[in-house]
Amino acid sequence: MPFLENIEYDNLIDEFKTVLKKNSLKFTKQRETILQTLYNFPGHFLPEEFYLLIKENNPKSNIGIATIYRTLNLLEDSDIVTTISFGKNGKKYELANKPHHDHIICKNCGLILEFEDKNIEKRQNDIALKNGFILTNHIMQLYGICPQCQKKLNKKEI
Amino acid sequence: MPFLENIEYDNLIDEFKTVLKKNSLKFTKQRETILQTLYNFPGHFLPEEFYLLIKENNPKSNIGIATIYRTLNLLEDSDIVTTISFGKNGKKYELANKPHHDHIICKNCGLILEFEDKNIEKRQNDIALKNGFILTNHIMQLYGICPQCQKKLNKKEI
DNA sequence: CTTCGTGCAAAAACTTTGCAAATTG
DNA sequence: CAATTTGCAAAGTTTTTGCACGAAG
Repeated sequence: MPFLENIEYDNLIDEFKTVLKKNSLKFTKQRETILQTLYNFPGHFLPEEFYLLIKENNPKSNIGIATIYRTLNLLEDSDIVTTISFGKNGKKYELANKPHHDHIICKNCGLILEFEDKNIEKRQNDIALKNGFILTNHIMQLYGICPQCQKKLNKKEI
Repeated sequence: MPFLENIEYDNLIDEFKTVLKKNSLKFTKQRETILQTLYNFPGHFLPEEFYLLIKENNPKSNIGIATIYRTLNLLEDSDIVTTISFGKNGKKYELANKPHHDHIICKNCGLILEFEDKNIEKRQNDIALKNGFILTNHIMQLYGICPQCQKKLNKKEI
């Protein structure tokens, strides 16, 4: 598929190729498709969901679920992808290289929203400074019940 | 087993009994053992690890892995236990009821400091509200380099 | 052309479920 | 006693692996 120029995406591919080269691994059609999907569909997906997403969007590619698992693991090990997991759901994968954001996660259905808050980030920096740390990054996840599930759960209790 | 008085533990048991009563469930030997283990071994454990831990510490109790899974799920649903999953590992369980704190972690030496910041907590609540979530808890970890390691690393670079 | 990757199917690992017997309230 | 729970084994799920063929460097 022809795409417009996209430096961000090209950088991502370059990053991946560098990792591959460093480990004498090969840049295959499947690995490219997976990275492309990761890039084109921002969000958090289970391996199975990637599998279906890729089948749907690349009908020709006869990709196997095993390849999805192998590639996601590779991408996770290389820090190109990060994972998050909560409640009943398994581990969900997302591109690591996105502008920084934190997560709000529904404990009931696993819905994940993203947010960013400069105020908190500044405060975190202050706390780190006060403790003499040089901060490099952070993880912040808020857990709760999303609006939809609040409704559902209320109904059940009647 | 006779234990010293332990209000904290008793409260935990009471909390559990309340949940059980509310749902017409029963307080069994196995459920007690699991809660006791959760209390006596602070840390994050996989279901399998609980199973082994309990077998080791309660040789008489012939507890089944299915009961571990069933009870952990129950405890998670009741918010007595929370789960988290780091990297390769699956979901790990820990007691939720510990006094809340967040962490600053040194990426170099692993030093962990704890902190608490009302300001950030309030802000987190606001963010959750804005998204319609009812917040139950959160995880916040700041990663960086601690003062000691900063010195060490500077020397190395000379 | 050598090495690595892939899909497939089988295996392993992990989690849930059905059931008869045991335990709890 | 009635209702729930348990351990066990079987059934589901999810993830990994072995292998022969195909693709990449």
